[in-house]
Amino acid sequence: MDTSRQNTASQILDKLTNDILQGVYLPNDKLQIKTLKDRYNVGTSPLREALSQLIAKDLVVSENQRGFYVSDISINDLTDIYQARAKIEGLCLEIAIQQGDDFWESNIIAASHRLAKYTKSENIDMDEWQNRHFSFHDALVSGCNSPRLFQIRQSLYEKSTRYRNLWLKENVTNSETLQINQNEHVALMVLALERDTKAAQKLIEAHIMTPVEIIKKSLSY
Amino acid sequence: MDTSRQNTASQILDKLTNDILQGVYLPNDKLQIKTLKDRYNVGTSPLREALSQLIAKDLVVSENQRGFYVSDISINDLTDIYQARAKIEGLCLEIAIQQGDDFWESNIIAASHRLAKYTKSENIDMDEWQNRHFSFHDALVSGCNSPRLFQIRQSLYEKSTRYRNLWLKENVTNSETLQINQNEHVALMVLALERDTKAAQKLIEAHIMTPVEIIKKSLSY
DNA sequence: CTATTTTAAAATGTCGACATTTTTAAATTA
DNA sequence: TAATTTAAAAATGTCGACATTTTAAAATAG
Repeated sequence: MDTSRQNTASQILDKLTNDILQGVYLPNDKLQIKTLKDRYNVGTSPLREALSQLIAKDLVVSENQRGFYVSDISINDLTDIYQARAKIEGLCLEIAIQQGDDFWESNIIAASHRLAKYTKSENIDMDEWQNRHFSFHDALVSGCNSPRLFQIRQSLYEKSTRYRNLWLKENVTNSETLQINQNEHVALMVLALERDTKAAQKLIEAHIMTPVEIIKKSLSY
Repeated sequence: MDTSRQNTASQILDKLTNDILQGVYLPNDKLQIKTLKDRYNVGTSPLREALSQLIAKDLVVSENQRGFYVSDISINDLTDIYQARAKIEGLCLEIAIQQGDDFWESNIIAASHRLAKYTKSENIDMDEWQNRHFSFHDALVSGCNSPRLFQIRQSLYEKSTRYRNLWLKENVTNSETLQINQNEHVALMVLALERDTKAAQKLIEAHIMTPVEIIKKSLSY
């Protein structure tokens, strides 16, 4: 694969984004130019370009002449992000239910099946579970064809990642939680296929907000 | 005022943002590094940092080794942005109506008064009218205290600016349009103060979508 | 005369150097 | 000893140089 189509700045942006989301760098960590240059083997310009974009993503903050820091996390921010996500997801779902066609319906059924099968299976690999979970929710809203709303949805999802990883740590072994979660998925599918906009919207909002209380506890330590 | 708190990259970002939104650079215009360096008297690094952030704002696009271009505009994009804006504004207003207190109410009344007075006045300066219009809509949603939703709202507003300026060109002299617009503003205030969420939401969405048809015509030339 | 290849010009993206500012450590003073 | 000042060290942000790639023009071939 020809990775040279991407310039250094883009590559370093991807790596830094991933490293921040995965906790290689923790909230409030200093991102020192020299250290990063050495670690990723890049020059000043592309590194700073990447940091500029991370600021735009709200993953990094900076003050003139005082450097770059990983954005802080907080209970307030957690709540705000998840609430916004819940509302936006509800909006996308509303439009999807209005506009979705036969293919939209069948994709939901297919994604639901794959998620259900895996959730019932013996040894659950959390990465694979996340993929299938993500795909299911994608299928639900895929009937909504608004690039801008999707962009917003995607960006909020990314912003929630550091918090979601706290949830995953707590629940990696907790199959009871996954089962409750799974019942909601089935209900969501049924409501979507029945085109019950109001109920589907209400449930998706609650579904997204579910992890918030658990994450709050993780954050309180 | 000490402007040196802002670094060169931030200053150039502000200038470029403004120049793109105000049509100094038109859709699809090439943004040549050397030209921009000369025009704004800056070096490569801060310029490229600014361009990186403009990409994040969707005002600029780039392809590796082929430079930077002002983002295109289109009828599809116009519709999508305004629809997203309408929905988000509706969402913010819904929450504002739920959470707004006495001060929220009084701020709406005050802003409405200032807008009404100016709309009725003899010689309307469009800049001043825009300020008061903007303030009124700000007052409406200010009861909603979600930083993230506001950020999304702000970002969509910025994205709509190039289209809005087309509308302003058409309507700078058209006082009839402004009057219809003004009736909606009063209605919005009343519905908000009556806490009629559903009706207020419906009206704000329609209100935001109003200019779309006119702008479409401007774009068709 | 058109299409392809070759050559020249121009533009992009990356790097390290350097001036300026901030931070840390040492020295001075009360 | 604690607080302030001074000095040294480190870090940031900006610049211009340069290698690489793209684009435009000229030359060649069919």
